[in-house]
Amino acid sequence: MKQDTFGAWKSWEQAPEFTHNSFVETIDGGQAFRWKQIANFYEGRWGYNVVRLRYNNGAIEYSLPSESDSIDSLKNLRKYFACDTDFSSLTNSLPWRNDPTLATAIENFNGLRILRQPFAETLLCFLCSSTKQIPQIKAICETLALDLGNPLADESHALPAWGSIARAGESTLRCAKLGYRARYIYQTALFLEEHPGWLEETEAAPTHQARTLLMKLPGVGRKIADCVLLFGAGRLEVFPIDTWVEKILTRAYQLEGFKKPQLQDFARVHFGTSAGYAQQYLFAAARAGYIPS
DNA sequence: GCACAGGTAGATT
DNA sequence: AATCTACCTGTG
Repeated sequence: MKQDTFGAWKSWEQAPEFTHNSFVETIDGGQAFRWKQIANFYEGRWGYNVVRLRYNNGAIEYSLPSESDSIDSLKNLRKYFACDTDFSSLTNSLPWRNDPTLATAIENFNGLRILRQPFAETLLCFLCSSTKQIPQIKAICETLALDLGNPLADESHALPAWGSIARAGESTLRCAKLGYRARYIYQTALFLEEHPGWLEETEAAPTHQARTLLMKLPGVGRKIADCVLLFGAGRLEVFPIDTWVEKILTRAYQLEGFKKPQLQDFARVHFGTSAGYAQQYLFAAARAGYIPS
């Protein structure tokens, strides 16, 4: 990969408001797996986009590969960061006034956003994620990109399209350290090859129906389906329950003995129409040690 | 050496 | 319908 092909740093005038904490947590806190810190900036990839971002006293600055179209890139950046969504207003609407745990999480990560990632890529990344830690998921995604993805403007690689995975076969995936996830991903790739338009229709479907459809895919259960809907389709009401969130709910909210469906009900009632956004605040705060888990 | 990690699916009670 | 287990691999 060439290192000196990026243009000058510019201010992203229409950037959302971040704190340093919420900026880093949004791009590199487990929603997305293709950001890496380099010196004082982060380099990220999604679709055919490559961008460097850095936080500078409340402002966000960007640098693009010199060949890329900056109008196009800024448009894609706005979509990726869901700039049409008013997260400040959504934060205010969360029940932090009578929820000290959530209040602590918001205090520490105020300005956190839910990304709007490409649907197909989000599915792939979260199919890689089961019982893996974030650094390992990132490593697997990088390997898949290098082995099967198309080259990008800086000569790094995009994540592979599902068609490339179907053509590659399961043994290639095993080489990417996917382990038992390789079979799920390969079978999913074959299914998507046999059903053109399925992903697009699923992305556009109402949330409940979209979840049911996603869970037909091999290796996609409730948790992965919900992550795809939240991080790859902007369904902010969706509340993924992983091991972290389960611990937070059972301990901080004293819901010992509650099973997953009961926890889902609690989250829907207590956190409301942006429950998934609350989930991400809680997840961030628990991982950082601000709230017990 | 061994438990554990952003789960899921199939078997067994 | 609820609970147990195998499934891969890297990390501590």
